[in-house]
Amino acid sequence: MRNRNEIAPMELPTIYDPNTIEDKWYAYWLENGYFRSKPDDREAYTVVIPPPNVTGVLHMGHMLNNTIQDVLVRRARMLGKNACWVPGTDHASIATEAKVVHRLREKGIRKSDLTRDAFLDHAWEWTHEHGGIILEQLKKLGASCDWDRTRFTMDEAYYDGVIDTFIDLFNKGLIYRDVRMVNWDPVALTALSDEEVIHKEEHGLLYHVRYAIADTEDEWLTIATTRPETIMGDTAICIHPEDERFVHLHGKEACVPLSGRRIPIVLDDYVDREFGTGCLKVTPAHDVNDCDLGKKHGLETIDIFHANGTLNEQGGKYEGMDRFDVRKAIHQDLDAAGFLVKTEDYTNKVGRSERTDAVIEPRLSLQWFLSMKELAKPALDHVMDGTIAFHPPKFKNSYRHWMENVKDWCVSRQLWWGHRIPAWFYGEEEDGFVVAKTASEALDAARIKSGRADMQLEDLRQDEDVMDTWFSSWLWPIQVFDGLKTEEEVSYYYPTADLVTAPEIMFFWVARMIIAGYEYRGEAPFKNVYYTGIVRDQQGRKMSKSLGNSPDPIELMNQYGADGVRVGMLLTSPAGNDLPFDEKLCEQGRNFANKIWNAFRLTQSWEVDHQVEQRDSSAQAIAWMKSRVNEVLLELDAQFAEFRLSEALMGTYRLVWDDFCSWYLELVKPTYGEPLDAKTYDATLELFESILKILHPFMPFQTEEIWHWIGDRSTPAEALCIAPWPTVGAMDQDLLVHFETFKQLVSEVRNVRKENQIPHRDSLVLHVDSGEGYPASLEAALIKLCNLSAIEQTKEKVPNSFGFLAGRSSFFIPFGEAVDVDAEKEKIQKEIQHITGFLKSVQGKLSNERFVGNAPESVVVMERKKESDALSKLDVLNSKLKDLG
RNA sequence: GGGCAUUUAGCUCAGUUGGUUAGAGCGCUACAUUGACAUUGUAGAGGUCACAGAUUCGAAUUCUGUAUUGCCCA
Repeated sequence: MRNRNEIAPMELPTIYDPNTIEDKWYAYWLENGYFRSKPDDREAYTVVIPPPNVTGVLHMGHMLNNTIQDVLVRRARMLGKNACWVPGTDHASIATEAKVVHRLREKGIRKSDLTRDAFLDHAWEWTHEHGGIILEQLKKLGASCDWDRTRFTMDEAYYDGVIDTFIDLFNKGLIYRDVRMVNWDPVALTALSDEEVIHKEEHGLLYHVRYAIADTEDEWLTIATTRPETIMGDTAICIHPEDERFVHLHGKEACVPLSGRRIPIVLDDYVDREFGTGCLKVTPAHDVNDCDLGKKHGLETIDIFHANGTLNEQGGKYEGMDRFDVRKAIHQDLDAAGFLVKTEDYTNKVGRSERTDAVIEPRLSLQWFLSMKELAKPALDHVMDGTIAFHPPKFKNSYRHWMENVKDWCVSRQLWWGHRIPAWFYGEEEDGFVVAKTASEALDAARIKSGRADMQLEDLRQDEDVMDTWFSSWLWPIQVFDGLKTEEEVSYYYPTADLVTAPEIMFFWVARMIIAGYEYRGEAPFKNVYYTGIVRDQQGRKMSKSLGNSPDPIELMNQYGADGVRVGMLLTSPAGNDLPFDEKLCEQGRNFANKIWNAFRLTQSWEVDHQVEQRDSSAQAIAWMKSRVNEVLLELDAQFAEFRLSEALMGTYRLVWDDFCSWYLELVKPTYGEPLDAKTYDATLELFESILKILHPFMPFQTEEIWHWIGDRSTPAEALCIAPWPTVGAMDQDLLVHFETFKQLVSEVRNVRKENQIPHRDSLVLHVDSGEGYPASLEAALIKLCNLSAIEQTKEKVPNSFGFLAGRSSFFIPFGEAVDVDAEKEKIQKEIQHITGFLKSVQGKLSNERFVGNAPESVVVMERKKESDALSKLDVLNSKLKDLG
């Protein structure tokens, strides 16, 4: 693709406009297949995208996450690795089903009116309609994914793999069915995993209710409960065996208020004697702890709820009412009947469904579980021993905590959208089922297991439930390469290199991928996990659709350019820390792009003359800038190795803005109207190209654009996107140090000019009493930037002059006509004050025998040098002060 | 309640094994404008490193305690 000669350089707009440019280059990259990957001899660099929900839309979290992945992938590609970034989407069982149900309801259709197949047709329709929007949006961001590899967790091959995995784990005895207390979502009508429940403190009441002791005239005990609506399900009262207050109740029975049903009083040291009244009502069907107590004491279990949270026939007169209405009604009834002792305000943790926000109801139900203890072991060990590195490493702690206390995973969900559990029931008995891939295989197995050779397909009934979404996504790094079935690609791309994700899904997803990785590949699914922060608004709130506090990423990119937004996102996102998002950051990114654009415009405005000799100052500037680029390249290697992307970008930002634009270009820039020598011009473009390469992973669009302006790069092989990363060349350390002194000098001269209103066009003479470290090699540069007519060496102070110190050298600029002596004196006095303070602290150390005796010699030598430097500086300043009168 | 983190400039963050009077970006203030860029330039102000102890010749850095904010688990 060509840019050159389309317009004359000076007709380039002064303001960089990313909009048309970005689309153009993305199309070009796709057209030339730069993002495609096939196994070859090169080292693979693989990243699998955390698959977004198939019907989701791009939010700021995706922007951050995918920007980071793209930076890593693009850099790896330029470093000559076979970069492969696999995109795709997740079917997001519960979230998608909820949306489909919602849409059907709007059309007046209830899920319960549809057959499973009809419902799934609707779900697929919805998926095809909205699916992949988010992937299109990622293209606008510049994501360099291999789109030919796009996967969906419900693709046929993927689906198959998930089913096979279930069967395999079942056959290994790791998947089992059990009645357990699960987190029941009465709105979505499904069980949820612990991770899908959000616990929050909520205000409520603690009800003190009295129960009559059976067979007594007027004896009572009082319990405290937050859930009076469950009293119809009470099957015991529990007290602490050593609680002296209740010894007289041992062996007695109590009567449930309102119903009068008799229940035993049991003893268990589980009871916290300090809490409430010290008496506990036991409702085994509706509380996890009570369930355990019930099992232990052989109590009856009375389930009083329907699946939707209304009371069933066990609820007596409350049958059919919603649980929260019952709470109110029972409150009144207990009060009216004299059972309510009192209520008090109480704050406790209430669990709500992540998806529907419904209050979770603990519920006994028959579910499928995956036994985790053994599976988790290698996954724990290999994170702890660093085989898989977490960035930042602090997350290892919570990972370990979770993995050491891992509970069995409830993998079934009472939904239709997802991978249907491959279990077929043939009888009423508890183990009257088989697990098999197809109905006919199931039939064969069932005939054998049941001994009923005449069993027919019609006698089989497949489990209605599907698997937890994470039971498919835990296979992602393997199954995107069809790795459960064929070694062809997975052996090349797996283990993947880096995973970029949010700490929120460390347990949902990361831990389980590691488990699956060791179970099915015998090795880790990735080498590094980079945990991004959570994008928050300026008030520190998490960005969410419901709060409406999230900017629209597409709008942002239209406004600031994708490059600008990428830079904005990365500027303040140290790994693992939250990112308080501020649009100003994108503005800063846009301004940066504009700066780069104008630096380029400047180079294009120069008239190049091959006859002109190169100035010394230009040669000096080029040598220095080359060293700086190399220095930054080294820093970048270290920063990328530690995933310190924010710092990497900031280092690059300063290299470009400060070093290249403010110092280098100012130094080589010819006087207005004069031509530039060819040597300097060529070197400048060469430096510019290195800079473009370094910038490319962060700002792919603009760098590609300028890359094509700089040279005629019309063949596909010449795109910046696949250009080799610059190699680190030699660094002149002395020059780098000298240049810092040089900068200070320039600053000082500028100050003298400013404070005395000496315009830049009036040239000055600078007198130097040079000491160690004086940057003599940069004199030409100094003359140019400060507009000096000469630099003169001197060995004594120059009378009637402004003076300043830099390094171990003194400098003097003779007064012109108008001079503000007082201001000059004040300035010198301020400096004397500063140095005196410094000297005092140094001398304090040196006069301390214990310091001199104990500190390492190099430190003491350093302090002595500081002392002598400070003393000589003071000398100079004091005598100058004297001169000024 | 238990565990893990956090606390450094107005904001967001760096600060490697203890060793220059603690740095950056943004913001702020002042000044500048025909010649790349006002989406700019130059300069400046701004910090008892949460607090209290301890260790050390020396602590933002190590230890103890307190407070703070956040996350995870119960």
